[in-house]
Amino acid sequence: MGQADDEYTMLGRELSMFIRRWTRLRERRTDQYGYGLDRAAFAVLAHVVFDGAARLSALAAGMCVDLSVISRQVAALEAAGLVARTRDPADRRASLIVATEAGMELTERKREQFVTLLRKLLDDWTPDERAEFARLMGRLNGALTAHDEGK
Amino acid sequence: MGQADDEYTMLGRELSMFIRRWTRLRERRTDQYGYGLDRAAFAVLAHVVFDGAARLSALAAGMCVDLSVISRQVAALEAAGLVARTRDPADRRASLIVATEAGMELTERKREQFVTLLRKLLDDWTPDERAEFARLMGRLNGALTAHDEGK
DNA sequence: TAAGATTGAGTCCTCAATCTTC
DNA sequence: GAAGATTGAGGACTCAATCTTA
Repeated sequence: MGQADDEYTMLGRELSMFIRRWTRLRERRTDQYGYGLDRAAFAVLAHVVFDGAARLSALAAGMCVDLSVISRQVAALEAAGLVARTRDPADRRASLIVATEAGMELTERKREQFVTLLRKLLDDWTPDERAEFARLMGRLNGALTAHDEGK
Repeated sequence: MGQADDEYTMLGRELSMFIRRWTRLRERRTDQYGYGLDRAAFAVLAHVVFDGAARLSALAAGMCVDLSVISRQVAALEAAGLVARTRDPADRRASLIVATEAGMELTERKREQFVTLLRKLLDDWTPDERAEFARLMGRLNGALTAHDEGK
């Protein structure tokens, strides 16, 4: 394996390691508030809060998650009173999902916790490093999106 | 939410999005060679190939994965003839896992595929950007490790 | 008693089949 | 027939309990 190959291989190992570590870390923090929700339900809730009302298929596409996952998570969030569902009057197949007041408050609490964790992890980075990392991460996501759509 | 808060929130969303996209992409590529193996089994195999013989508990710690996962994956890899297990003569509780010839060849094929994908995704990045991203990713992993061990 | 490892139960995700509405 | 959404089956991971050996 060549020098350049080696760099990509190492980056790949870092990416895999990050996913395992990050997933495990977030796992433990999932249900602190006793809502009994799925691991990823909060991600769906956050998406609804930040990006506004959406139908389930749009949520699935926007989050890159299977529609069946969204369907179950939204049902759980609805039962917990964190989102509300209204039938789209223009298209009775579709539902529109919006966050309730409680959903928005919970999301804000989770977001603050999350930012606190991230601050601690990136404490000794320079602002430039943090900005550059965020930029490159976003660019990688863009490349992944393009790669997906190219198939 | 303040300006700095906002930056961390956005970075968090990018990280989450990356994990979902990356996981889904890798999912589809898991079993091209018909070994019928678990999603993460190839990661374990790669770890054994690159880092040499190890006992299961060391693999679990090194990969940041639950021991039960390693146990099942190693069993599957052994059944597929990709790794071999020998009892540690000095400690009969422990097994030592080594990759077989077939395991090393398969890992090399997967690695080449993987590097090809990564090359395509990072095609239009400058070498400096790729190096900086790998460096920061590694640093984040280090911070996650420290955070884990601090608890 | 602790460490290495395995196994079983429960949960979440993926994929395919199904239902309703366009 | 296609799109929005739901549901069921199977697989993978987490956690806890168990077994063996140090």
